[in-house]
Amino acid sequence: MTMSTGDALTYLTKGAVNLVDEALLLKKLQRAERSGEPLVIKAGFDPSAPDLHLGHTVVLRKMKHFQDLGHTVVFVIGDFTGMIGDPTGKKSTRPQLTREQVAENAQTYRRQVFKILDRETTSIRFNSEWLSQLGAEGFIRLAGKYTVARMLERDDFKKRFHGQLPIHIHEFLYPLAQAYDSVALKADVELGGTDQLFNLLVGRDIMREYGLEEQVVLTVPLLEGTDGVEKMSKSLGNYIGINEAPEDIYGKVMSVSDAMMWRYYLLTTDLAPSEVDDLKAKVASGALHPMKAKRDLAATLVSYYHGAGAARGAAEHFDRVFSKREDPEGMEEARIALAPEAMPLYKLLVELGLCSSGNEARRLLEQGGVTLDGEKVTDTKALLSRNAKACYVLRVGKLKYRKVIVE
RNA sequence: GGAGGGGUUCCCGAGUGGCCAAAGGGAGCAGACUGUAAAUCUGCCGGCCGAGCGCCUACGUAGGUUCGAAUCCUACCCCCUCCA
Repeated sequence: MTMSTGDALTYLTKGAVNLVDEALLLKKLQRAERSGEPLVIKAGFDPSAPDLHLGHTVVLRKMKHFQDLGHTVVFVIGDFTGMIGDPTGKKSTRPQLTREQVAENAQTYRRQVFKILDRETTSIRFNSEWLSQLGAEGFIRLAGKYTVARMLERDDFKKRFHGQLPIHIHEFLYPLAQAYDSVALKADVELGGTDQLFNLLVGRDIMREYGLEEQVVLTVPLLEGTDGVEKMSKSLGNYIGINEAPEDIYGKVMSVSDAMMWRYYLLTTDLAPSEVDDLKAKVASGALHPMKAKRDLAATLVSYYHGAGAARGAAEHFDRVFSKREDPEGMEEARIALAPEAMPLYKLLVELGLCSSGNEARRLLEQGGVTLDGEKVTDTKALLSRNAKACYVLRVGKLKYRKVIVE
């Protein structure tokens, strides 16, 4: 893709929250244009959570935008900084991963990031590569390049300091170590979520201290999870993983509230902000049904990560299972031996993993959440007996179903 | 080294001797409705079965007092704050 540096700037800053500073970015872009030397775009990722979800894609897609214009992207896996853990005031130290785990997680990343990034212009690096070289001495030198007062400018630290809450010394090392990544890579631009703003800015200061031209800092919004409140994260269970089955991605997107879907449109699709506004206006005026808009969103996202065919399949599955409440195709089968001749249904539900306990199974039965061949079963004492029939469709709620074959 | 505050069910957070499997909120699950796994409303939300006003496990850990303890006592572990 070729465009004027002015257009490039517009393209690259689309959807960004912070840009520090614009003039420098322009200068860098022009220089790259003249010299033919691509810019180094850096972003860091946590080594312990290698399953990418839509939240990650916001940054990844921004990285891709830079690649579209011919720049080089460095995907930094923070295996060293991961030992420190980004300060949040809560659990400040994380369990250290073994070399094997890190390598394994890296492989997982590799498999996933190229669904978004361009393989040719991406390099994957571990920050232990240069940070463990630094040693105690190097770290002291690095720490000498920053002051406590400046560190306390960080919102999180400031709050804790004034609230007389503990701040551990090693928490100060996190931003510094991350900043050193930029030094080691001679980054031109560092990308991150808005929660990373402070760390990214420290990078600029430290780079200057090391006699390098400072990086440009660009932040993108944090995407909320399917609950619409908390930011998307694996630990909160409100995420939509890009590696999940098409049906699940589709369904989860459909479970996002109407109000929230615009945010997803804006942050996770290629639509320009103005196009999203148009859609929004159409829904507001009644010209477009909100469900249609959401289904388009779901299909778009599925097609990004699994292809157009999968998107069609997921849509059909959704229609069938949720809109029409029919049994899905290709259900997982479970063969059971009825011994001696009958089995309480609630027990079967637990055995098949459809419920986690007998009480839960009974509860679901009482609440009318269990169907056998489409018939609601509400008797908690119901038995599945050995008769002529050898094949049942057992369904719990809308999401869980199993084809049961009696042997 | 000294003084004080605290550890409650997935999370937050009430509860200071029985009415506590533990208020309330969040998350989650189910049902109704619908436009969808939106919204709204309702119900559920430790485990076990003989489903009884039953049994087991649970309020940091281990003991103790008591007819009875999340609640009182003792020791220990962990977290936090302040002073030095």
